[in-house]
Amino acid sequence: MSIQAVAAKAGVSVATVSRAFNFPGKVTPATRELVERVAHELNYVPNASARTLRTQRSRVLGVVLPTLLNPTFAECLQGIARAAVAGGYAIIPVTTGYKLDEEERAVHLLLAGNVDGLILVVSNPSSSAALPRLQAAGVPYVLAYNRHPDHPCVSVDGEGAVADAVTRLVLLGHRRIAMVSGTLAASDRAQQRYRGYLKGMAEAGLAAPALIEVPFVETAVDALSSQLQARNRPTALICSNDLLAIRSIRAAHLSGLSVPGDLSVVGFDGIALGEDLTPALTTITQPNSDIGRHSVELLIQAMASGATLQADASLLLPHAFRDGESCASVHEDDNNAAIS
Amino acid sequence: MSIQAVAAKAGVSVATVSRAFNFPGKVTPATRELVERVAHELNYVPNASARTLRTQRSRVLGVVLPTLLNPTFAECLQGIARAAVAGGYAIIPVTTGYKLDEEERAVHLLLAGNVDGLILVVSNPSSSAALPRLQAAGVPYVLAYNRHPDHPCVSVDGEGAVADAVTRLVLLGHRRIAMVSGTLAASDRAQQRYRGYLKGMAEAGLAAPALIEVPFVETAVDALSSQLQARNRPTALICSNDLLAIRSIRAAHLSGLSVPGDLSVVGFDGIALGEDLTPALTTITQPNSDIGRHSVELLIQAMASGATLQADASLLLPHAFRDGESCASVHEDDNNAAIS
DNA sequence: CTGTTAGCGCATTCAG
DNA sequence: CTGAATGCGCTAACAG
Repeated sequence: MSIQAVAAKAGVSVATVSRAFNFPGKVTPATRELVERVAHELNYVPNASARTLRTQRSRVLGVVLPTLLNPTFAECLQGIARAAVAGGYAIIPVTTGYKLDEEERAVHLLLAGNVDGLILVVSNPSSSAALPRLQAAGVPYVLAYNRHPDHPCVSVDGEGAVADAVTRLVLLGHRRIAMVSGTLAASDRAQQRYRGYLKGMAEAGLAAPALIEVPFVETAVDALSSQLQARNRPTALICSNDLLAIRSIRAAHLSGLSVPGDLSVVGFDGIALGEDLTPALTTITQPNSDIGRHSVELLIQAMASGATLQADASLLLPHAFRDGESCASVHEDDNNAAIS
Repeated sequence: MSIQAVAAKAGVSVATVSRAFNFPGKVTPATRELVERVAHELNYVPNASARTLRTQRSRVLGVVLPTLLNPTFAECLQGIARAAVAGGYAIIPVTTGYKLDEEERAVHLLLAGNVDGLILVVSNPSSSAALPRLQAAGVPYVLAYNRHPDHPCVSVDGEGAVADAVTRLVLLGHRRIAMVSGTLAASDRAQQRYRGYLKGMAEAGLAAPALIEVPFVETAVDALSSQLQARNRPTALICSNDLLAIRSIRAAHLSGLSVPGDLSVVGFDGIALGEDLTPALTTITQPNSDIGRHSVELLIQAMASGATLQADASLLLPHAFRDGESCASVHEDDNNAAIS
């Protein structure tokens, strides 16, 4: 069903049909109604490709993210999807599995697909080969979760958040506080959060034990278990994300430690599921859905004004400490063991 | 950067450039190399819209699903995404929030977007207004998770799976086995699983207590708690999905019941997260990623042969019972209480 | 093996 | 306010 058919049946020109749809005001009410009626009868739907070809705007946004298996990104994508439809845009998501070459491939794919703009969560803005590509192409984009002075970003203050979390644990009496992270090199978020941990520990005058890095998620529980059975095991764990926190809790149980009785665990991300667990996850929450929504809105706004987004458009969204049940005051004897 | 520019710089015709890309064999190796080199230098990328307009094929698949907040569908979408890129397709996902009018809107949107085919998870194939629309449009589609004799579906035998689960619980000594479900009317999966429950109970010669329906997820835990504190409370719960199972476990704890000590809980879906919980979730696993993958492959195959998929192309994928830690033999005294 | 050309469906000048 | 004509970038005949 093309615009031609509608024009013919309505006895007007294609230009009039086009106007009736795109500039209803520029057409006599009578002819507009006529066109609308005929279009409806013929079940006419404007052809998106033709329109895109002609206007050079696809009204499609590309989304590049590491994985959908982490609810954090699923929640974010949901936010993106909602905001996109609300703004009249469709989205094409591509997952990269935290792999740099996949990031590049994804951007290439999306650019070839004629997207008007991109939202991406990259491993590390500094080392991403995809970003220069994007800038060269002149396509507007915004980074979500990442933080970098040279790029437009929508994120939270992960460093400050973790530092605060350390302070809270210290107030609960914890002294041996360890951090658990995925591969540090694979994510600037993990690096920021680790910095926050170090900062918080330094401020409390505590020595920070070595980072517990669990590169491959499959073996995370085993790796953690051995650490938790060590002589001077930590009394509290700060985990770089909620998935790790959940696995840490499991590792604790497998090691015969109860949470929060013997071990306190704090997560990061604020995935919805955390509230339904037992113990309910204590975590630093990010507004995942809002991160997605704001990314879309920033992008749409930039595209409307014809400019590509600059770094100074970056948004820092508020985080929060969600008090759950996986954290408690430290046992007296535990700390004694630490001191002695 | 258009094909014209490449042709000009390479000193050949646009047709040759087009062939060099689409039918490399139909071009002299020398000219092909030349074209490729020039195209690379000019950073040329074929324009997807123009190609789509010309060929009437977008190489884009639409995906309609209820939500990404349930890891089941996130896992499925991940499977869809992988298979799609592997097959040279992009995807446009749209979420419906289990709302029928949103399903219709989504299909409309996607059809207007020129997708070549659709994968959808609808509330109920029988009552969906979106499906007739699709058939009318002649666009190939496949349903995922849904089951219906008149549509091509990729799914598992939810009814049989739940009936088997009941049998297992009975073998563990359970007699008072209840089913927990979301809004039954909102999903044919829930209905199938409930039928399986009734069947399993009947086969065991047990009376099935009324379905515990928790329409609004937010209040699920409260609703469940009250049920679990009733005089003749169930000793085992079969939940229509893993998210409900997780909430049920929380409700049990809030009611002072331990899982699996006082209450056994079985889920449905097999979300990855379930294995990391404590207790690890006992559940009926579906191959979520494979459901997505097969849906894509079926669709691509159908599109290649030019036909729209028929109901007889439906696939029934294998499910499995994943033994976790949320299920145990019933306490003797609990059953006595039931008998007395 | 390569070039010329038409047209996919639409938005947009420019005339009237 | 409306119509005729042009071209967005590409592929598929067809001709050479």
